[in-house]
Amino acid sequence: MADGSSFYITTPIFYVNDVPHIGHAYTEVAADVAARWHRQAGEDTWSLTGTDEHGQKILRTATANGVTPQQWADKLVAEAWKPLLETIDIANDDFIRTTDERHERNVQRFLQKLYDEGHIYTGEYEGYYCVGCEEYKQQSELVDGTGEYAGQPVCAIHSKPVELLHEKNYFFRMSAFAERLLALYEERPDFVQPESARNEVVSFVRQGLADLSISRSTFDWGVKVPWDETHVVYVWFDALLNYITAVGYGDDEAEFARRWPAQHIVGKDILRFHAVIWPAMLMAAGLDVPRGVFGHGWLLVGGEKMSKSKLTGIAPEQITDVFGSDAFRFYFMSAISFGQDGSFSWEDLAARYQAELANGFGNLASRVVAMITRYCDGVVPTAGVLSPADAEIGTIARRATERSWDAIGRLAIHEAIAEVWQLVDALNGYLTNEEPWALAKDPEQRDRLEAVLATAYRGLGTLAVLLSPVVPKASAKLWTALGAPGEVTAQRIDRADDAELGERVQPLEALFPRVEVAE
RNA sequence: GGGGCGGUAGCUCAGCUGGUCAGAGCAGUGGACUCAUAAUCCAUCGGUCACGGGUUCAAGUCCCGUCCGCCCUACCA
Repeated sequence: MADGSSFYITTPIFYVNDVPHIGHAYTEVAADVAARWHRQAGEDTWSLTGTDEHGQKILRTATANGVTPQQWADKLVAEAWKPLLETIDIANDDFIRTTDERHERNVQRFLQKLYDEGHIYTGEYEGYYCVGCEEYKQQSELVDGTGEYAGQPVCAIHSKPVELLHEKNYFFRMSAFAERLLALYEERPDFVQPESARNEVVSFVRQGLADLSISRSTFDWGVKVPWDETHVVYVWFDALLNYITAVGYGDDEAEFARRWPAQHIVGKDILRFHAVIWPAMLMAAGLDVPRGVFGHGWLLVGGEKMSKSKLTGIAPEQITDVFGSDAFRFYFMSAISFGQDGSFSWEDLAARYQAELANGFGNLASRVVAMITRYCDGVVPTAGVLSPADAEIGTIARRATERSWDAIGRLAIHEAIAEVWQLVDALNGYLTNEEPWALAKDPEQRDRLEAVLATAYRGLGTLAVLLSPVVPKASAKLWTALGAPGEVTAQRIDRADDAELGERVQPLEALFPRVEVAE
């Protein structure tokens, strides 16, 4: 229901040391499409993204590059991450950095509260430490040594023995929240989506939860633990808090109340942090848990998870340089069932661009505008008497409007687009059946011609509004060509079939020009 | 070892609580049309629904087992 209610959606914050690839862009686009859609439905929408800048790895790389970690993070944010948002046309409302003062100060506030209320205790962390990696290793990261190290565990990366170290740490009593978490998953079956992700989380928590070490004293690039400045906050604990520090937690209670709780969009690799640790942290602090956590799938290239190490990592610009940001957004949102893994290939991308955007939608816009220009001197005709076929288009437009909005409510983005495409296909078929070019040859059929073009025009207007969250650039161009008033992004998407349109069409350049694919 | 998710037309995938469920899109083939970005529209070819059992009047759809892929988790030591 679009009633001005609050909708707050987040992406994970990027770890600045990573190199942006289409996986990051995929998450961003998904959250952005949902945000734009809700915004256009009149909801009080807020979309947040940002960067995660603390931790030993960043400290190390910065040092290796001869700069301070802050300088290093500044550089990456400016040169890699903010540009990524431009590349894929993200309309975020805020961008938080974990080095922002508003964040660090309130991370400390949050932590102090948990400490004061007994959710944190001093303990001793014992673990295998690899000097080469400068970090603790999990059992799964260790292998049995061979040769001179036979019989002892060695680091899988360095093949050198690891040391069993003890370190004083502060621990969060996460174990105390297992029952409440299970009750949460039970009461709100859609708290973790999709179903498969929920199953994983539930079975994980059922096995019991261990307390979480939330501080480190072996390096200092992080938020200082307020009562013990020799420790910095564990990066994940720090990072998760961005979702509330960005909307006023600790500083502006009114703003916080207005925005929180959020819908989180995350890759399934970090689902557990968001669906287990994060709600437990919030429960401890007496705050509402998130509205939901949606774990989307991997992008597969050649059947394997895309990754840099396998040389399957693809930079978003490689795609947008050729096809544009709209095509990038459309492709990943429509071709992949949101929540499931999806295969990416250049062939598939090129084929869908051609078939769906260029031939389906772009060409439809082109032919309608051209006919109104040619047969009506650019003046948008009005429909007098509607034939059953005209009425059917109206019905389909209404259905597409309703069903796509419903699908967005479930974060079934691919489904929403498919619903909208029903209208694209219906309009193409409608024109073929009604043959306005034939009607135009017979003055007796003038009324009929105008009714057909008016119907098609209205359909296009509906499409411009409905597709605005997905292909904002093309929708804006189309809106202008339709001579419609204002910005297309200002049109209510939940009433797209009833949008106020224009009186004269303008020339329309190809929305999705054919792309010559050279390999 | 435990657990999760997949294995459906050449390709990418839909198929919720069992009964037109054997589907869509693309590709292929044939035809129609010309307003349009040689585009659109119609028709059509195509599958032992991984494999083997079982439950049922009825099973891609439930149960058991096997094989394959991916993922999470734990390691008996």
